[in-house]
Amino acid sequence: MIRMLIADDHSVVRKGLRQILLEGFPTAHIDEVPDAEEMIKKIMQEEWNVVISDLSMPGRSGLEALSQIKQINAKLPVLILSIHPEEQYALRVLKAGAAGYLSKDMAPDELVNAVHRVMLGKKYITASIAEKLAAVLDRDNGRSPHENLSDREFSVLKMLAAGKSVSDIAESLFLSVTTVSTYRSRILVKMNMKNNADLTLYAVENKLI
Amino acid sequence: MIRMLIADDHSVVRKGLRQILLEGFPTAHIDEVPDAEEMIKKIMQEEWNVVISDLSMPGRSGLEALSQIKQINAKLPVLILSIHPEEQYALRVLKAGAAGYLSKDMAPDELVNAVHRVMLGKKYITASIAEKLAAVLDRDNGRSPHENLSDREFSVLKMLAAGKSVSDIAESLFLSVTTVSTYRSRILVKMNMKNNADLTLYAVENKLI
DNA sequence: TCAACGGGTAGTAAATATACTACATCAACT
DNA sequence: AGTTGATGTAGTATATTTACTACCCGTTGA
Repeated sequence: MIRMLIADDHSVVRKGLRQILLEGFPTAHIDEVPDAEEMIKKIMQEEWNVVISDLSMPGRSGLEALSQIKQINAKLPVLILSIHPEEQYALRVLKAGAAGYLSKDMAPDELVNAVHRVMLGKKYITASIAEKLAAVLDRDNGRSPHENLSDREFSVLKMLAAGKSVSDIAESLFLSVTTVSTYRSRILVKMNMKNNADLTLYAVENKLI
Repeated sequence: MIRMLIADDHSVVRKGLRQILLEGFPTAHIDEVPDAEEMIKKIMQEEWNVVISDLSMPGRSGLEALSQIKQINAKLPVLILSIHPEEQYALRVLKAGAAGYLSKDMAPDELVNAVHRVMLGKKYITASIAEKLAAVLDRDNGRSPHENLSDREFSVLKMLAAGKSVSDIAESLFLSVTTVSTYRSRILVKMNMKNNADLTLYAVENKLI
């Protein structure tokens, strides 16, 4: 019996996914969880054939959860869904060990297809994403996301993304404005972004704020 | 026969909503559309008892679509769903004539409940939202969202939200930097926001970028 | 042990953004 | 016709941010 685990914080989405999956796999056993904690718990307790997980869930980001999953069971295929069609995230997600990356705005068939493929141990990436990935990889050779920011940098990132100014942050951290500005530059470099709006977008996607 | 129209750009969400609604209203006729254009078209062509619509859809914002619906059929109850629990939007949405505002992160029963109420011509707002609304109304007496920005202001809003700097914008619109800065100030006042991050967040929610 | 590196901290100078203020149009009232 | 209010535009002076550069310290690896 095929066992599938769905993780998404929106019950509507979970229902929708279940429905689509049941149409493609009528005999599958499907279980749902609303957040990353529960997902990790289920994965530790039971055996699964595939996990379909949202990228942005409350608390831990989907990305962090993903690497935890890989520690628990490196062979378990995890399909990541995201509301963002952005390929930038696809890259990070795949690097973190996902078996595939899909926009939530996909056709139902595509999901079923993707699940089939990843259960065979293959990767699933849409052609358009693959193309963009190649381009991104070219000039952005293995950049890493917020995980390898330093603590200081990470807290500045969150404040910046929340709309605080460099001076506000300096004040609340008891640092010089220029220091905070330096952190900001390093963040921008490390995350390969251009401005605060990018950071905000990233933070929203990863539920950092 | 009860006729319900679902509008959401994600097929997964549509599936989920349909599923939930069918459990609550087994005999209902349910139709789905993926964007605001289609929604308006359907509403003009056929009779509906209730519309369940996403707030953020490609193209026109859900808010704009809502006021159009109200022009076509002022009595048709429209339930607005949003990924944001933010009450700020609830206010705008309700002012624009929605019959109710729900986070997508609700319990299925709550949706069924809400649909029941709005079909009776009543409004549906959760207690927590109602409470926040009162507080917001108090200090933010009927602020209006991006609809009443001028054309210039609106285009500047979009560019700011996309992360362009004031000077970039000035250059691409052939205006003085200070002029663009003035627009920015007016936008901030009109939308009752504090900084560019707020604008970015708003633009993401309304799929302006 | 020494060099290199990552990370925390800041200063200076230059670039940018912002707050105010101003003024001209135009549409809408009265 | 005159007043008001919204909009488009911009200047001046001030405040903030940024780009560079630099330095210290602790860890790591040769």
